[in-house]
Amino acid sequence: MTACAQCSVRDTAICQSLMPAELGEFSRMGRHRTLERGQAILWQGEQSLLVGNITDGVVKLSVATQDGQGQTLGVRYPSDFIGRPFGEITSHSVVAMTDASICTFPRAAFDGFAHTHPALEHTLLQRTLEELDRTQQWLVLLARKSARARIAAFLVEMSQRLSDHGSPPSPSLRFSLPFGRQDIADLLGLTIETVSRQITGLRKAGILETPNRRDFVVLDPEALAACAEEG
Amino acid sequence: MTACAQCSVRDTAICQSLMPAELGEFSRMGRHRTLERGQAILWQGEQSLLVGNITDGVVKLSVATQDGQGQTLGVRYPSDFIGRPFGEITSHSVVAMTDASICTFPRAAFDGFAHTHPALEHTLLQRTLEELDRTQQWLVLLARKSARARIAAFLVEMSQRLSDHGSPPSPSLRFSLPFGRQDIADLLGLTIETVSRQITGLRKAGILETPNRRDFVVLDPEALAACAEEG
DNA sequence: CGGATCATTGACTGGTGTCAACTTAGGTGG
DNA sequence: CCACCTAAGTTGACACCAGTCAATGATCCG
Repeated sequence: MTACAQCSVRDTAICQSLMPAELGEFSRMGRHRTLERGQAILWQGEQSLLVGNITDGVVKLSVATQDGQGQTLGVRYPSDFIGRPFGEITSHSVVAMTDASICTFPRAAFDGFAHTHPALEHTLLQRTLEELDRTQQWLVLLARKSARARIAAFLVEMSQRLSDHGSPPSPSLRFSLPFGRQDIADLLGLTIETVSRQITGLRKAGILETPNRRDFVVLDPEALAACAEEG
Repeated sequence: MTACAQCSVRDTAICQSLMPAELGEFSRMGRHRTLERGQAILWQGEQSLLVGNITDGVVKLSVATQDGQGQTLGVRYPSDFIGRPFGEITSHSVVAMTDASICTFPRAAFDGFAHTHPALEHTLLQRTLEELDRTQQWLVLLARKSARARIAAFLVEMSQRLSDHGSPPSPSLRFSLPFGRQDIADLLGLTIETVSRQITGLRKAGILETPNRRDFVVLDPEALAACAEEG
């Protein structure tokens, strides 16, 4: 069936906690799905029908507020877990930011399997605790920091995750974002205009360069980190 | 030893998942502590040495930012779990907002016990997932809502949790907050002056009354809820 | 009664949102 | 290959909300 043995996230997703024998049963519940950029797989407020592991691509967790604006709660990458086990409804949507593939499981079946496999539940608990920590940090950023600091913190995180690792202690970091200005605005709780102005400000301060829409080159990582810390 | 049988949160804290026989072993690891208002039991950035259940009082989870301001991540009540199991450090402080008592366990011992008691881990996972949901909702509030909406949402939540339940479908709700204006400001990511002005605004709009510093009477719950939704 | 703490109010500033115009990049079709 | 078209991003002018600093008022406690 599903070729877990060859899965790119076999040893990093929560499946890592399963023995080969258990993995067979587990994988028979699962199904691979591919998503195109912009496509959703879970919808805010709807029944929590499935959960899954990201095997490729980048997805965002987002909520829509009454006034039409969107807020992104976080971004998830390969080997991350998505969905809401042990609960009836999903509090946020899951939308692909790039073409993506996800190994999905019916939620009820997953719940049952997890209940009888403590090691899997333990790994899931660990993940959930880490996600809570990250969400709390993000909350502080959004509650207290200026637009400049938010952009800087975002770029620092992205540079760490996405930069070319050719020469690790490189003084300048280049990376290509998988999303546009509106996505950044939704993530940081800002408007697209403010995002644009802050990026321009950082460029004029000589801290970074933007050769094109998607690419960023951090010229002065220290100064960028300093921006992320203040106000 | 510890009289779990008479514990006020025996059936609502995570201990609910333990059989009486297991409870004996569990309770021998634990120790009751009392905290005075303002006293901390866990410190941001320090080693995660203990976890526990709140048995009485109200505590806040807070982080200090570089600029000296505090941000409260959330408020926890009796039967809630506090601390960071399965992790080396605590990302936030836990401070008593009223005199409080907490049933504490050494973190390492708790981790070991949980590992061998799947039902306990399952309950803990459920709690953590719920806490994540709440934190995400709170994040949206802080990222997108106006000061007025934040205050209103806060008061709605407090009124639901603390109001006199003498006559449930009562048109006006009265409750007494266990904390001052600065606490509210830290929780909502605002300044104390803004909190004060918004409360005054709601009072002048006839939505609530403030007979004294701590007490609130919601005269128009619908209007308050409407404020919480907009902008 | 006096002092300390907490809360409220006012005047002013500044950062971010809003609305609108303009520019750039990228893609399509002639 | 170029012209055009569209979507995305940038920039500007302005308004407004919330922060800051400062003064005043209320409450609690000795």
